[in-house]
Amino acid sequence: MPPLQEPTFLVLTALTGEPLHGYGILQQVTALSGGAVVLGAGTLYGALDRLAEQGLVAVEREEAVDGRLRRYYRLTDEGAARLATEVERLRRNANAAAAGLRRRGFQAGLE
Amino acid sequence: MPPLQEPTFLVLTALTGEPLHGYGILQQVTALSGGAVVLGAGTLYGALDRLAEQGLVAVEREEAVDGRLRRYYRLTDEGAARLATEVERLRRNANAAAAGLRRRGFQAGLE
DNA sequence: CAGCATGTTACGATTGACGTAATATCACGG
DNA sequence: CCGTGATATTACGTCAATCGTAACATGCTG
Repeated sequence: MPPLQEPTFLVLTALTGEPLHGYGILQQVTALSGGAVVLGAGTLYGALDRLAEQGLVAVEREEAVDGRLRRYYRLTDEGAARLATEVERLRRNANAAAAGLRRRGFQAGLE
Repeated sequence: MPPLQEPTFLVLTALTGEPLHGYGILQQVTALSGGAVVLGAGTLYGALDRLAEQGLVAVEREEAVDGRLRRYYRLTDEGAARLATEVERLRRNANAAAAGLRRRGFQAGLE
């Protein structure tokens, strides 16, 4: 179980709320990263395919609006569990690094 | 400035203390991840080359012990600053995901 | 009508991690 | 003494994921 990369992690995070379709995820990720992360189309749909294959997200339903497809994804229970595991990993890593920086007298990264 | 991946992040973290040579970093990373992350040789030295190229680590000195080379690396100021930035990123991401999971009624990942 | 927002698909390129083998020395156990 | 494991680095090739962009299609707005 390799660590999730940031884009993938943020896709799961975006789906902790309402089920969203691809474009909605794009916007949600931008929003919750404060504009710091803007996914490209390739990254997003590639990530969704992989996540669906792994059972971490699932297609909720498909809508056709004006002939344009909207495919809604939801986070599965497995996806939520995986995300929780990742949160722990991030916190562990962040704390280890912050402790090292603090020892060094570095005044940033404290909390 | 793309996000650092876990192995690279942990290499920088290992170097927040004493300067270490490659093999020492390997052990330090294993130790501070609680055995969860064991870097392969290819991953480590590849990461060190890239980090040195970016000025985030620098060669402190080289020792020859029994004809075996030891190349010691240290974290640069730039590397420490970069690591601090990454810590913030990890915390931001972890908090966003934890908040989403909590809203969902997920009982893990709280702090 | 040009441009932008909405949505998804489909590429190719690049990056970084991964795995493993080669090289070399020393210590330890059977 | 000979294999194995620890110490250390180099050198591959492969794979997974991101990135970037273009294409396609519709509707609204200036």
